[in-house]
Amino acid sequence: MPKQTFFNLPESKRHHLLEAAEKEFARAPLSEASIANIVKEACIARGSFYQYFEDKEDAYFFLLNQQMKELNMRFISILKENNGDIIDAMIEMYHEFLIVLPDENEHDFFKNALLNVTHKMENSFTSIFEGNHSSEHMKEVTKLINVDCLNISDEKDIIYIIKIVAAVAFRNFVEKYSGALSDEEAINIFKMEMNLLKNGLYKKK
Amino acid sequence: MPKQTFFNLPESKRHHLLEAAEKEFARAPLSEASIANIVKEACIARGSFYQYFEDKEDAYFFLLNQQMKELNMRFISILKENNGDIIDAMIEMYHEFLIVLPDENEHDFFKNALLNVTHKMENSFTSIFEGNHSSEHMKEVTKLINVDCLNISDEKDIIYIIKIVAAVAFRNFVEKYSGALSDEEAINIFKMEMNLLKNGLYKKK
DNA sequence: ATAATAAATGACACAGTGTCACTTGTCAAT
DNA sequence: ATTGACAAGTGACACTGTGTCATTTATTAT
Repeated sequence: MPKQTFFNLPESKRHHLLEAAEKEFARAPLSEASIANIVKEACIARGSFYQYFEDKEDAYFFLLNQQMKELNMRFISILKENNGDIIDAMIEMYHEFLIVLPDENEHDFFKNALLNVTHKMENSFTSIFEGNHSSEHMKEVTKLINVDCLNISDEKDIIYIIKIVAAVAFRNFVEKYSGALSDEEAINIFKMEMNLLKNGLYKKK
Repeated sequence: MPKQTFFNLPESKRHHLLEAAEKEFARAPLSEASIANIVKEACIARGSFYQYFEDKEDAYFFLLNQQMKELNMRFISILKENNGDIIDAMIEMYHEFLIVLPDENEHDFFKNALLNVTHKMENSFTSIFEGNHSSEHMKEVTKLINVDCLNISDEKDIIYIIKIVAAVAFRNFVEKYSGALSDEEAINIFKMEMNLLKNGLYKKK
């Protein structure tokens, strides 16, 4: 987590600094991003950066988690619109992410994140479901999911469904960003895979 | 790819060098591994390393792909034993990977790989299915898979099934290595998720 | 024996990180 | 208004690690 000093910063300066960081992380993947570029862009001294953050990763994951928090909120409202159908909601989310994502910087930022995935990042991504990781919030989300049509006997098994859907959605994002897939192709493939998940990979006897 | 010089090396020296590299990559994740440690362990000059490899990544992915080639062969034979049932085969593979993986260094090497995943690595992992990436070899693998029980109309859609199974299996590996799951728990969870994939996440109407 | 080609070497220039002693700013108490 | 105490800001610096290159050493062909 960023240090207290960072949170004491006046709103405008903090915002400016985060923008500079996002720009750098959009330019290059985490390992190639440099603190020098961030402080230059933000017009602060190198030492100041270390007043605010532990290191590069600290700034990076703060930024990533912040973005994810927004996506998480969006996912919740999409889930409501789809009456708790987790797969239909995921399809819509996927669509929205590809088509209506506005900011160029933000786009590149996610692209770099997806193409250079560490475990921490994957955790951050799947937190679309988990909110701020508090199990309290998690419960709230799972409550939204319509469990009647799910193929589980115990309600707590819903976690496995979520994980499966997240894993497959995640991989689709990565493929879309790394390959030469058009948006339309990507979405069609995604829908197909989601349907396979719904109905099962194996034929019903 | 490693340079020609590397392949010209006498077998023993090449082997020694690769062992030194594996040891270093088992000690630390890719970004923290250092060439200095590799050349020290292998007793060669720093410059020599650059005669053999482009850079650190070059050595790393050569090693990773080599390991994956072995796993791929193993998966094919497991698939045969399971009469082309891709999910049962995957369960057995998962089990074997967790339980019968022998070498300590190899174990740590995979652990680091899984916890610090780049897109290239994920590609390398899912190549369990794809062999040496030639579509020729890929066809051979898909031919092994028993397609009769699969929930697809066109045989070429088998690729989506494979990707889904791989994505979910992959995530299970990562979780096992990053979390505090026992082998038994991990395998039980994995089986449960694989069954959900077989039968579908949604109830049959 | 000699030339020519390939391999090996380690000193070095360069780039980036994290630290620290020091300077500057802020604000409450007098 | 002045002082003192604490928070924030600074950039030079030591350190670590990378990739290069001129030079040396080994190997092979003639």
